[in-house]
Amino acid sequence: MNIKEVARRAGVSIATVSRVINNTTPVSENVRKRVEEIINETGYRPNSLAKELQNHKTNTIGVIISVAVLDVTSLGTTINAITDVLKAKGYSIMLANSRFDSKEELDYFKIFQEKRVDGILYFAVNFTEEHYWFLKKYPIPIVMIGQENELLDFPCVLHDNYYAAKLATEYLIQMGHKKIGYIGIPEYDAAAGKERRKGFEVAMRLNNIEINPHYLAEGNFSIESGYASMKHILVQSVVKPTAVFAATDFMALGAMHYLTEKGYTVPEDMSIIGFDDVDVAPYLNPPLTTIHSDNHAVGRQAATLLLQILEEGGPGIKKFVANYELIERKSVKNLIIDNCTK
Amino acid sequence: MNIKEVARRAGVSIATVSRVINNTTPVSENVRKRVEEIINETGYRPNSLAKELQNHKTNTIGVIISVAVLDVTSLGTTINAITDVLKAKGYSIMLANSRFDSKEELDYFKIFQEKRVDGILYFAVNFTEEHYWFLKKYPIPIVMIGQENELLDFPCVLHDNYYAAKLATEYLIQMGHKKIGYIGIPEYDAAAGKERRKGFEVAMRLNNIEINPHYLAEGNFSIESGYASMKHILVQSVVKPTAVFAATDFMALGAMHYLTEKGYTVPEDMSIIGFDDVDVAPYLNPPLTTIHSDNHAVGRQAATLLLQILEEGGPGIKKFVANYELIERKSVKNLIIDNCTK
DNA sequence: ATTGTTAATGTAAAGCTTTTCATAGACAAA
DNA sequence: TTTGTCTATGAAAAGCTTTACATTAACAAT
Repeated sequence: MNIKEVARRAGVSIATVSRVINNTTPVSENVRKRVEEIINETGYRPNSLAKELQNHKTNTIGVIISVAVLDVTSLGTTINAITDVLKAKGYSIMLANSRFDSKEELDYFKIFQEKRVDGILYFAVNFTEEHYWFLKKYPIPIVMIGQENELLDFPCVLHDNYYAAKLATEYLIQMGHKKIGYIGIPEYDAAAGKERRKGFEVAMRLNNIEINPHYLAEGNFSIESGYASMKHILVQSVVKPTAVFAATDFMALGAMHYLTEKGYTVPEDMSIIGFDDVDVAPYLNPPLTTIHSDNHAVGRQAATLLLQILEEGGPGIKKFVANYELIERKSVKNLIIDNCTK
Repeated sequence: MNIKEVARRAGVSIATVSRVINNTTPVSENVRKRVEEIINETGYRPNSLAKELQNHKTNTIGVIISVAVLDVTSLGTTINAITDVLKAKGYSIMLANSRFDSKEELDYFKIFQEKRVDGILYFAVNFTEEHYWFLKKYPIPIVMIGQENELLDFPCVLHDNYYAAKLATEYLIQMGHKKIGYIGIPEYDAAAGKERRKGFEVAMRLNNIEINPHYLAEGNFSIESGYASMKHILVQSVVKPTAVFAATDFMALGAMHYLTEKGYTVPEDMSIIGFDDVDVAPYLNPPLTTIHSDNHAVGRQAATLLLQILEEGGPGIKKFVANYELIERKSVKNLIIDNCTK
C-alpha cells in the first residue's frame, strides 16, 4: 500500500493525496473525505524514507553515549530531558552506545551520516586526535555534552567538574581536614577524570596542603572499584587520612562499604564526600555528602541548542555550564567544631 | 555529493560505483581504485534513505520503553544486552520512551511504522484494549518484553514475576514470619504490579496465613514511595508486622530508611526483602536480601528472537522466561533459629 | 570468418514521496 | 462572447540508490 494505490482507489492523483495528508494546499471537502476514508480503510501510512529523501530532513537526532556496565542514573536523567525537548518538536532519536571504543564511536558517526540524521548530541568522553580530524570535516551539526573542545567550535553543554571538585575539596578543608585522600577516574575521561582531579589538586595546593601519594587511588566508576580503592589507600598508608573525596558517588559508596566492613564508622573515623548525587545518596548509611549537578538542565540545554541550530540557523549560546551545589548530608565530620567543644 | 557525481568524476556509470561500494559484482582493479579514490577525496557517503527505500530494509530496530523519572538500572542492563546483539548484526536502534502514556505509546508505534523499522522490541507495561486492537493489525514484527499476551501471539521474553514473588514470600514464611506486609505497585503494571502481588497472595494463602489489610501499601517504584509506604503500614497497624516484602528494591530501600530513621533496626526489629537486585543492593545497610533476575539474558534473548524473525523467518521459541534466584543477604531475620536458640 | 562464452560495464526502471508548474473549470466582469 | 481571476487538481521531475537486463569487448573454439 502506497500513496499511488490510495490515489487510485480514491480516484484522484497522488498529489491530491499528499495534500490531504500534509494539509499543504486546500482540497475540496468531499475529496478530502474520500481520501481519508481510503486511508483509514487500508491502514495506509506514508513512507518516511521517501519523504525524508525528498525533503532532506529526517527529523531524527543521533545520540552518542559511552557507558560501560553500570548505568549511571545521571545519564538517564539527561537523556530523559533530551527526549522531552526533542519529542515536543517532532524529532525521533537514534541511540548509539560506543563502549569507550574510539573506533566504534567514529563508526557511529559514519552511520549517522549515512542515515542523514539532522543533528547529533555527543556525550564526549575520550576525545582523541583522530576524533579531531574526523569531526573537523563532519557535515552534520553536533552539540557536545560533558566536554568542550576549543579547536572544534561545537556548542557545548558542561558540568563544571573542575570548580565543583575544587569546592568539594575546599569543603573538606574547611571542615578541618588536612589528610585528604582522593579516589579518581583515569585521565582519559576528560571530565570525570582530568577535571575533577585538577579541582582536587588545585584546592589542596591553594591551601598549602601536601598531597600524600599514598592517599591516592584510581577506580572505574563501579562500586567495586571504590571498595578496592579504599582498601588500597588504607593498606598503603601508615597514618590514615581523615577524609576521602571519591570522584563518583558509586565509588564513594564502595569506599564506605569497605570502611564499615572493617569496623570503621563514617564519618567518625573517616569522612567521605562523593560526586554526582545519585538517587540513593540520601538513603545511604550515613547519607552521603556530595556534589549535585543539574543533569536535567544539561539535557534540556543540549537539545535546545541543537534545535536552535537546526531551526534558527545557529545556537543561542556557544557554551552552557550547569549549576552545581554541595549537598551537605552526614558523611563528613566537622573536625573544627569537635576540637572546640572538646 | 551523490553517487551520480562520484560516477561522473570517476568516468564510470553509477552502477559501477554502487558495485564498488557494496562489493556485489566483480569490478576491474583499476576502476575500483579510481572510484575509491574519488570517494575518499570527496568524503562521499551513500544515502541510506535511498538505499533503504529501494531495499525495503532499514536495518533499524525500534525500542519502546516506559520509564518515569527514576532510571531503573535493570532496564539499562537489558538495553545494553539488546544493543550488543543488534549491533553485531549491523542494526541501529531507535529509542522511544512513552512515559506510561498509552496514547503516546501508540503514536510511537505509528512513527516506527512510517520510518519502516524492521522490527520492534516492546517493553510492555500497561497493555490496554486499545493496544490490542491496534497491534492486532500492525504489520511489523514485535517481540514483547516483560509481559505476555495470549491473544496476540507475539514472541515474548519475561521475568517470572509471579513465581519469584511467591518464592520471596515463602522464604519469609520459612524464616518463621507470619505477620508479613507487602508494598506493591499499582495493578496497571501487569508484571511488577499484578504478577508480584499475586505471587505474594498465593504464597500466603497456600500457607494459611491471613493477609492483614493494614500491612498493605502501594508505591510507585520510587524510594520516596517506599518510605511513605512503610510509614503508612507502621502508623496503621497496632501489632506491627515482623517482615515486609517490597515489590522493588528501591521501595525496599525507602522502607529501610524510614525504619532506621524511626530507630528500628533491620532485620532485628523488622525484616525486609526486595525485588530486582539493584546494583547497590549488596552495599546497603544491611545488605538487602532480594530476588535477582537475569536482565542480561532477557535483553539478549529478545534481540535474538527478533533477529530470528527477520532473518530466519520465525522465532526459535515463542516464549522465554528468565532465570531468577533469591539472593540471601542480611535484611531478613530467621525467627525460627532464634526461637530455638533461646 | 563465424559463433559462442565470459567478464566488465552501462541503461533504465523501480522504490515512494513532495512540489513546481500547468491545466481545467467555475464564475465574474467587460 | 471574450477575457480575467481564482480554486482545485493533475502531470512530471527530483531526491538517491539498487539491480535486472542489455551491451560491449575480448578471446576461444569451430
